[in-house]
Amino acid sequence: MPPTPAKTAKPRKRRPALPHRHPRRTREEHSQEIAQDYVEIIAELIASTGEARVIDIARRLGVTHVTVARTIQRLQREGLVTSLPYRSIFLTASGSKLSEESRTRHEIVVEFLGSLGVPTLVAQSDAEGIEHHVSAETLQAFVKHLRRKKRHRK
Amino acid sequence: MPPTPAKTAKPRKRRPALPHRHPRRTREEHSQEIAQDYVEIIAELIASTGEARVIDIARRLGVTHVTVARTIQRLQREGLVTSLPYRSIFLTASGSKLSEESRTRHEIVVEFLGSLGVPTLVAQSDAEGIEHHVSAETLQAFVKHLRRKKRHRK
DNA sequence: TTAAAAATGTAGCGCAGGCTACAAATTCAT
DNA sequence: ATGAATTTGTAGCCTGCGCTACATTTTTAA
Repeated sequence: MPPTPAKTAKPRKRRPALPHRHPRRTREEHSQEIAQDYVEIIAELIASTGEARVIDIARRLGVTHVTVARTIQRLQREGLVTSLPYRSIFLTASGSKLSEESRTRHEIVVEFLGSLGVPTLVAQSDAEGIEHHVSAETLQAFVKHLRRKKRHRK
Repeated sequence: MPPTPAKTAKPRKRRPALPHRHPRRTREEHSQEIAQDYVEIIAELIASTGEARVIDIARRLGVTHVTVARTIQRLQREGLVTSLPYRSIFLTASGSKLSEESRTRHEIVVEFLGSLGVPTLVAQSDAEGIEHHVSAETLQAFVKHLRRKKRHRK
């Protein structure tokens, strides 16, 4: 049996314990990206067809209507959209705000990639992934680059 | 009552059915991104400390060792790494290949962002998200931009 | 008007990525 | 060499995002 329990055990040397670059919270980030995609699509649908239906969102995303329905429930919990049974979907104020921010960001990225010579279709496709990962600083750098380009062209 | 049952019901007019921009497979993509992050980190750890331990990967990613252990099991199933109980982790040939591709891609993105004036720390952070979403074409455009820059500087 | 088509809803499954709690093995300082 | 600290493993839980299958409601063409 332990004679001296050593209540205050001294700390031992340990491996350097490299600092992690950033607390990732990958999971949360991913949900947030999906939320942005949804509100962006909902805003587009309302603008172009007058309403946002589950089936249209599903077709846009290439998933089943079931997946969309459940995600809409989550977005509703989070206060981004409103929906009633068998009716189309609407954005709340905060959902609308988020959609506009996403849209702006998206457009900047597309235009920026285009200015580098990336074909439009590719730019649009890549932008959808990239837009969720550009920080404010990087977005600003994109804008500056675009302005430089435009100035030179004149 | 229906006089002519119309066995071969003619197709009805339907809403335009907007084409979806791309079949997303979000789920799969996400797993693939995580796989790339892991092999990249494992390669770095082996290069810098001589071995890749679960605990170090966990600290780098800011998750618990449990999450890492289970992901390592998946990567092993997928043939990217090998591992034995209580031993450190190694990359297979294909894991090693993937890690090098990821590393190259990562470095290009970081350098590219830097060339736009994005601060190094921000560039590194953003690159980790962005690198998974740049297509071959866009990456090529980044490289060309870097070459242009360097040429002008001389 | 009404029956078929389309859209929506609901139940339930699988997988991946998080976690806590606890057990077992390994490492390391004394 | 031994006991404590560290690391690894395992069990079990939650949530999110996919899916199929089937029920219900709404829409629409005849």
